[in-house]
Amino acid sequence: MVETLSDAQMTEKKPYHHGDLRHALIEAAKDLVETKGAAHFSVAQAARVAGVSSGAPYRHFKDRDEMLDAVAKDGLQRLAQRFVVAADPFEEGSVEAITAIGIAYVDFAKAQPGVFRLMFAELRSESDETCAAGEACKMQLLRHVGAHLGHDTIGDATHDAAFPLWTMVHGISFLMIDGKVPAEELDVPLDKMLSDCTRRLLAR
Amino acid sequence: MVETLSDAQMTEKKPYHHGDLRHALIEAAKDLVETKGAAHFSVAQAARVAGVSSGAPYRHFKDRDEMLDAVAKDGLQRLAQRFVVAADPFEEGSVEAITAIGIAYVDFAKAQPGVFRLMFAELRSESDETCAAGEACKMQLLRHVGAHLGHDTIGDATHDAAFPLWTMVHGISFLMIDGKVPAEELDVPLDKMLSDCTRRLLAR
DNA sequence: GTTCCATGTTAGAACCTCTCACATAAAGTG
DNA sequence: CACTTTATGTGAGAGGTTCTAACATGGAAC
Repeated sequence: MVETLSDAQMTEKKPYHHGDLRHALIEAAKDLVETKGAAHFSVAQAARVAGVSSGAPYRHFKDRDEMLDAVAKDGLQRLAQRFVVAADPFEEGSVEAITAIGIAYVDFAKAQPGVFRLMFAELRSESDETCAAGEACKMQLLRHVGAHLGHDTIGDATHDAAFPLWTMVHGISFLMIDGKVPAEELDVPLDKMLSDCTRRLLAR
Repeated sequence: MVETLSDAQMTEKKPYHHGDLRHALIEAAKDLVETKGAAHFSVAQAARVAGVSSGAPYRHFKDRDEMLDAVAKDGLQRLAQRFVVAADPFEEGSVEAITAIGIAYVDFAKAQPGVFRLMFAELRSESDETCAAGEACKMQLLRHVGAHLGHDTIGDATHDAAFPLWTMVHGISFLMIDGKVPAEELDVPLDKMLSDCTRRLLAR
């Protein structure tokens, strides 16, 4: 996954210029964050994985934090895409659609806990683009909750209703990946729990 | 807060031995984690704040992670204490008592977000003692929820009922300290929201 | 009073972040 | 097409960091 080369570089020779180093570095950083955690991630190691010198990354990222920010942004964009796929089979605003988004959220956390932590907790001073990617995720939930409530615009009532739902899956995700709750005892009925809680919290 | 000296050291002279360096280092680390975040915390800086050489901390902590672990453990113990104080005025197992614990949880997160993140997200491979401190917090919630349900022992039903409540306040806490939700719009009615959600999630 | 040893200090190896001067190749320009 | 400009990579290096090791100190135990 890391050593993806564009066709131009498939000629066996390692050229002076990488071709798509920024992308390669993000992929390398993603893997490192996942395996070692953001705290033990180093720019130098990402550069080694990508096969470039330790100074090269600084042509693409201002500093270490900006590199991690890029990984977070990538993760948030992938999460938004998963939301679309998850909710697609269900009717807009249905409890099923909203629950599906919640399950996608928790599934992402379980599949990539390192990146998930980075996305939602370990990153201070994130960039505008990363904030926007997060907002895009939030918007999808708000759209469905708004539709559920029968509102045609997203106002305070929608926010108020969506907030407990979000905190719910957010909390579940963190508690699970941090091992604060034994996963075996609720891994199977997780979807049932989510759907049950969603109904309770949305009830008038 | 950091430069607390024991009476033995009040004699103006800086002695070769600190007296309670371990404690002083934890206090210094707590402040640094809070102001700069765990990611940008350094053992060397904590040593400077405590007024000792950069090698001294390693007499008390195996490595940087163990030092951060100590800060997390301290935080969890203080959180448990806050739970006691918060729930004390209310009847055991009452919705008020359970809500008070939730509010104490969120308040701690808002007051010390850096340490809170460390306690619940940024720490991999925490020590047994730190786990135990976390369990002590959890136990208080379980005790009240068990009493609420009228159970005399804490079993699966208690766990199942407590889990959504915990995820709730856990999620709220993280979303708030990460600025994912505008604090002004729910800071005041937070206690009402918590109590409302608690009732909904505990309803049969 | 002497010894022991927990807890300091200093020096240093290995690593990391980030910068700067320089190298290279791709893209624009006349 | 030659020529310059610009983006992107290299290498060396300053300064900070983690952690170790040999040495220093002084309170506690004998």
